[in-house]
Amino acid sequence: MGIKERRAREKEQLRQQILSAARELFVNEGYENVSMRKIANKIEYSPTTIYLYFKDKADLLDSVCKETLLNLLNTLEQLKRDNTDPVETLRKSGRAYIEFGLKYPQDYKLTFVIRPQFQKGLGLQEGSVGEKVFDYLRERVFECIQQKIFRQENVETTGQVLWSAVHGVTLLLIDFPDFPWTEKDKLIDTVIHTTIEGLRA
Amino acid sequence: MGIKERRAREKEQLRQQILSAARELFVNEGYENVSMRKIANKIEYSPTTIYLYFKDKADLLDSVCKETLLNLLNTLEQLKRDNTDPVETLRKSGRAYIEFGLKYPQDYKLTFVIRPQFQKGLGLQEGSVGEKVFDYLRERVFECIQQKIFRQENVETTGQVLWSAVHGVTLLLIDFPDFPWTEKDKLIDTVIHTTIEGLRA
DNA sequence: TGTTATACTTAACAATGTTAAGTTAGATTA
DNA sequence: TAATCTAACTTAACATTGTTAAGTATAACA
Repeated sequence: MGIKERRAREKEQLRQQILSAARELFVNEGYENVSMRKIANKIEYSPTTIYLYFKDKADLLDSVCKETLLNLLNTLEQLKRDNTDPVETLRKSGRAYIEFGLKYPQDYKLTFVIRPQFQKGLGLQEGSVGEKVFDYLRERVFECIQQKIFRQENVETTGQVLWSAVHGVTLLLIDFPDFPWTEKDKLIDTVIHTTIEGLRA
Repeated sequence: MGIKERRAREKEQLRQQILSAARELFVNEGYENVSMRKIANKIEYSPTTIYLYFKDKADLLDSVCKETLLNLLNTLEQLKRDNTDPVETLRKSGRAYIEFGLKYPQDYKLTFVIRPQFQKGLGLQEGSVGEKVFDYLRERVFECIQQKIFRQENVETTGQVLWSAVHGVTLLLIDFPDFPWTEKDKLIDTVIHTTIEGLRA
């Protein structure tokens, strides 16, 4: 019964081909400026073939975003390994999050701004990769609270405050590149430092 | 010479009509889902008429956003009148900013997320309303620094940190309505409180 | 070898932003 | 008042969009 498996493998291969073509185009030209025909051209298939693998353009976006979230999650999880003190880990995580957004700005916007607009309600559903990313943040915060470093005992609120700060600065830096920002690294450090200090016991 | 003026008045009137039709549709259905024909139908003119008043769809968006920024600026300026202490004014301003974003979520996203994508580089140019809004923030921050309330002497960085926080929480609340947020008012207060505490001397 | 299912394509749909060419009404001039 | 001109607006068309229905060829199975 090796035939069926080979076929399945080939299908999966084309699916991945479509996905990576879509990602590359979305990232370079923006979701709105990429047509199904453009993706089809890139992989040298007819436009309708894509619909055999993805429900529609939004579904394609959804799959691309899922990959992005997995990348982000991996980046963050790796920081946990060399665990110094919890505050330092949290600080590093914040930095890594923001730098991830700045390294792949289109991916970031796709995932955290464009997708919620096209896939209403499905932003961070249960068991999703997005939830796992927030779970990571929850854990980091919990450690800080457990060691009486942070004032507030509420893990949720504290995490949401931190997420607001890093999300905000990431998007501002992406969306207003011509604004007279303070030197980027200093701004990022100050945002993280300020928020953590504000949360201290 | 009253004729020319009447004509100019009539032109301006139609311009405003287009603008408010566009705003209403953009806000209710989202920029991407509004066609020029839809706007034209609403004002009972042919689609091409719009092009006599606005260069293209992005220009229309631009004009709508300018109005939004003016509204935001007015909302903020009014807070300055009953000036208690600078920190209290800053706190109130932060709240007003976020609440403005939540009251007109589509306007907010249009102005601070969608427009920068379509009008690259023109996000906050000199003399623009957008810059005036940030100037307002600068003033509030300056007062706090002058009274030795805030640690850092750098007005710019401090302002940018505050902007990051309020921008971040506003967008998160808009884009992920189904996320299990802490009670909205508590979250907003905590974000503002945390950031201000973190900036304290 | 003939049948069936799978993978893909062709052709078409209605809707999009935008432009070029045409029309109609009101103002200006003779 | 009649002829001309100009500003405001419309009609028709363009290339392109996401998506679907119907058709075709190839590979797998009997």
